[in-house]
Amino acid sequence: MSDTPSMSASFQLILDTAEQLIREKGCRQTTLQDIIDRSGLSKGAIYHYVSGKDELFGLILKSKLETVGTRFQGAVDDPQTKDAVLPIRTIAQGMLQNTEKDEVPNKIFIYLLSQVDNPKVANILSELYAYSLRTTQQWIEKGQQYGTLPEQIDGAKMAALFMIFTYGLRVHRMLISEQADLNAEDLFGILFKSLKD
Amino acid sequence: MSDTPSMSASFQLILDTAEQLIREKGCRQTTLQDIIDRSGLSKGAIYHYVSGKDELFGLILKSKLETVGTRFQGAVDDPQTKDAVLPIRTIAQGMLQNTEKDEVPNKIFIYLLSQVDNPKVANILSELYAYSLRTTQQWIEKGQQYGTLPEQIDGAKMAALFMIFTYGLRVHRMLISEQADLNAEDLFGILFKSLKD
Amino acid sequence: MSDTPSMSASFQLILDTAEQLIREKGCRQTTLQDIIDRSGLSKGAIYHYVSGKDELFGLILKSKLETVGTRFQGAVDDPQTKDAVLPIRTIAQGMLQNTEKDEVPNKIFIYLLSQVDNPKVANILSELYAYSLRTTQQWIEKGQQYGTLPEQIDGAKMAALFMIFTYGLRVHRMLISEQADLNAEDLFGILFKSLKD
Amino acid sequence: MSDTPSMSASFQLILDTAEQLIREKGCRQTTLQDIIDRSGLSKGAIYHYVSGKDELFGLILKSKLETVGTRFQGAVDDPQTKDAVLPIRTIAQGMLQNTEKDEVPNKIFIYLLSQVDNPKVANILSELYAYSLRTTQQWIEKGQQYGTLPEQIDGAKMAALFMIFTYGLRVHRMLISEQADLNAEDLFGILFKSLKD
DNA sequence: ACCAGCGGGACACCCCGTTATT
DNA sequence: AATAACGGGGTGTCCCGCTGGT
Repeated sequence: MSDTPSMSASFQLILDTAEQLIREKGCRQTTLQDIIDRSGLSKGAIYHYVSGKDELFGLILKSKLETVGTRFQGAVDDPQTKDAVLPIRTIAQGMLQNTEKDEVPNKIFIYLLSQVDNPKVANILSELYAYSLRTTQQWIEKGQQYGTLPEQIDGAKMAALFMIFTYGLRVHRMLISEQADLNAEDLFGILFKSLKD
Repeated sequence: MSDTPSMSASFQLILDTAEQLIREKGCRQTTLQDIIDRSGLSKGAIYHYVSGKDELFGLILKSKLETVGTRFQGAVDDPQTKDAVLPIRTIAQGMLQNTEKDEVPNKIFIYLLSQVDNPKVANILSELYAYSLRTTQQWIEKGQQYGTLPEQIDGAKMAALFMIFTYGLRVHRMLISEQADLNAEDLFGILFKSLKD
Repeated sequence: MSDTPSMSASFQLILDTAEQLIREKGCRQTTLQDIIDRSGLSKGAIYHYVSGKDELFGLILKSKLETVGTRFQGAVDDPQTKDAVLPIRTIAQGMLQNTEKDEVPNKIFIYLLSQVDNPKVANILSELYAYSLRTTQQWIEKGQQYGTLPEQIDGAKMAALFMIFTYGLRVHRMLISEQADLNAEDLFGILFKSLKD
Repeated sequence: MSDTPSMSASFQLILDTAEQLIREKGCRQTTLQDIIDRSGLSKGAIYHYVSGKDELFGLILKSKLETVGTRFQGAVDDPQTKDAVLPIRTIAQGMLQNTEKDEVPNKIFIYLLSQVDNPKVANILSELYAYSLRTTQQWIEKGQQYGTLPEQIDGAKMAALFMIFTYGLRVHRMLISEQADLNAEDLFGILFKSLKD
């Protein structure tokens, strides 16, 4: 999951332009021609960097996930957070912020999911899933290490549970654009309670 | 949401053919030409019945939901189930069977969700969502009526929670095709426990 | 050029609906589906009365022409107009009123003209042309009879000239929607002057 | 209005093929599939050069107009024509030769006119109209400069009159395919006579 | 590495006209 | 007289390769 630390300006422009267009029009409605027109680059330039629309969108999603991932990694490694109160809550909020504030990752995720029959897309998604699962599990284990979470919890299982929750929330939020009466806080409250026994 | 008491044979053929193709190739890969080729009907015939691919797929999803809905309605109305033990469990299993056995509703749902920017698709989905939510809530209230669920639970809220869960599971199952290590039983066990307080 | 004196209400509805739609959207953009939707009738109903879109539009144009024709016939037959001053001027204005006030006949005429390769359309148009030419010639001869026009003018030739003029004006008016700086009065003034020798 | 100094062979092929087909079958009956079949190019190739059928046809018409325009420009700039006798007559004949010999510009013009409700088409036509009007006016002023036409004539007004005449003739010729008994010479004779006073 | 023009094939949508039916 | 079902064709658009240049 390591990506090019130094990225060509053109490539970055492609990524940013695409993200902007996705936010405005959605994944499906964003065509390569749109990206070409707005970025001023050529089709050849795009295909020089990515193998197609799917991979392009996948890379945007990946970069978003990594941004969140590294931010939390930093928080975890920070000595000040060693015995932080309720790190789990922080984690939860962090995990959800993609879902809440920025709709782009959500849109891309669903877009790719709808093409999971395409093996290339399936690869992208499974890689992304594995990455998210791994990161989540690390956080949970960190929480157990600091005593915020009971030791007897199966980290892998709870991570999967977490993922399912967030997936459900993502979908729900796409269907109900207006503020849901059931907020994330409530949901995770329930989840934690259920894991206490 | 009730319609089509008698359906033209051709229309049914279109629906069945499309469903079959979705199962084989996925929504995106299923083209109108595929449906035309396999069904033997013409493009005009298809557009006589539906206004496009989205509506066609939406109708298939709707019919699947209704099948489940009427089945449960029947179970609820059945005098034998009056004081059934754990009807909620039955409900849960019923709700999930779409998710488990048949991948078609799942695929269609995600396919439509990926096009939610299209207002027409958004309408289809919100109608479907409202229907599912309503049905779920009815079941929950039935459970409360028979004492299987505590009275103080907010039916609407729990229904939404249910929906989120099932959405999460649908997505998860699309990513992890192999048997998930976390089955539905476990998940709902957790959910019910959390609602006991 | 005689048409059904008593017309089915449905047929009249079709005609009126089509005319309304043409005025709003133009001939090309007016589809049968539009007519069906707005009139509430079915496609079969339309094809029961007319053989297709072209004939339908042709009939509307024909009825418009006949309206003008009969109105002038009435004026000519009216004893009061026997020695009317400048009946030609009246004629000219009458001929142009289609061109000026109501854009529908214009639109239909051009629409049909663009399909003149189709023999069926060519028939409609030549029939319409012959009718217009005949009527125009009658008017001219009426003018000669009353001394408003010199006897030595070739009625057939001048009628054809008249037609060409009005065709040119129709086209010009479609291109220049705003009030033309060259009005019909000027044009016919020129025409009459040229015929004086 | 000057463009395309160097044109791709494929583009020229598209133009020529389309023109040929229009001559054979008319605008409406000429489908993109026809052009594809005969030219051997693909739909993508065509849409690479033009934005659609309308623009394609418009470009053909434009090129025809320009051919006439440049030819006359050459005649006007030619020193030998400086005090040519009756250049106006030459002009008139030139203007009409499109109408007479080659039916393609006529067909295209009417085809586009029938779609003037489409803003894109309206743009094409108004651009073409402005070009023709401008060129005609230049010719008239040239005629005045050489004394062939009286100075007091309003060039703009007479140009518009010219246009109306030619439009009328175009239409008339489409309706009456056989040789009209009223030829262009007569018509312009009349016109000039009328302007003498 | 990066860009540009060209070209191919596929797809969704829409529309007109015909036929079977009542 | 009127309807519903149906067939087939046309257009616009898209994604994506290919080739050659810089």
